[in-house]
Amino acid sequence: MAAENGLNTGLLLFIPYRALEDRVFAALAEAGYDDFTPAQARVMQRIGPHGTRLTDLAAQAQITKQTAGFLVDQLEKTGYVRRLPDPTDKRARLVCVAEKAWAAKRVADAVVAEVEQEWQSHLGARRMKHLREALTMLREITDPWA
Amino acid sequence: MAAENGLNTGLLLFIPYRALEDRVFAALAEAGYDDFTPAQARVMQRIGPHGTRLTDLAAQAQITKQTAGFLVDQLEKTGYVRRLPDPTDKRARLVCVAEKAWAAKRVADAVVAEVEQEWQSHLGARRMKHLREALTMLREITDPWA
DNA sequence: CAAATTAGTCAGAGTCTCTGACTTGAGTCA
DNA sequence: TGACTCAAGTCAGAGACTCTGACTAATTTG
Repeated sequence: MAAENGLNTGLLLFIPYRALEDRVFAALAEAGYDDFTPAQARVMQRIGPHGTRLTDLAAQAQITKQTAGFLVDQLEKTGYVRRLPDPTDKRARLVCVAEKAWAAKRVADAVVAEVEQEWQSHLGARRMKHLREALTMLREITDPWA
Repeated sequence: MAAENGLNTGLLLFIPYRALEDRVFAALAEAGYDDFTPAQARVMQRIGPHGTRLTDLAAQAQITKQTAGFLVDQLEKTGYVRRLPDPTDKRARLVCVAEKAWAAKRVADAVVAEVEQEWQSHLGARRMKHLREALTMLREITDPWA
């Protein structure tokens, strides 16, 4: 399929992903949030509104819990997240988003919206809507977490 | 946009990308091609049919030429690529795909086709076609190389 | 309650990536 | 032609990310 018809689908997905991530990252750095890394951001992004356990974070991001722990340690040191005891399980702690991270998220969301707007201008509203729909459907069979 | 309407578009792109890469990688390992890494594969994928210069490879993969050199060194040691002198420029060498890599590519292509078939079954042919079209259009404004 | 499972940490290693400094060859222009 | 500038690639060093294996402590299960 890819052979007759342009680029490898993997690359086709990766290219805009990468472009979006770069834009967001650059905007965050410019806004002063330059003390975290893409890997940290990818973990932080998965933290739920009421906190998420390290093990769940690791599963969602598809990394080991050791790696997740390593990244969360750094996020904690720089003040983006806190670890609170999980009231339902004394072994566990909930990783929670701190205020500094909410502020960064507002910046990031604004850039994402801006980029999505650019994409929509290029594709047209209809195609953009279909793109998101198709990707959302694809998630049903490709997201090991969902 | 993303806020009202499901997941962040970046994640939406990344999830199927990751799923596809994992599938290809697992199939290659099973077929005996277990002596290279994802990072090496991402570089190897960009080598043109007549060879590509290290600097171009680096630019396309969006990594530094030092990193590209590091990865190509390893691919050369394991026999996936060769470096040939560039007849048009004595400073440069062309990184070329070796037979071992062509064989691996045949395996990889088969898996990509299989996965794309699964995706098409899930989405329907029409939606799949539109998805690829939209992504191809998006490349026009997101691929720093194209 | 004993056994098995789950949450998380510690230690160590390998891989990927970068910045900075450098060598060699190519292109430019007076 | 000769000096200058630019491009291709390498070397050295460091930081960041990720993994496997082994471990402790709390929870769940039979």
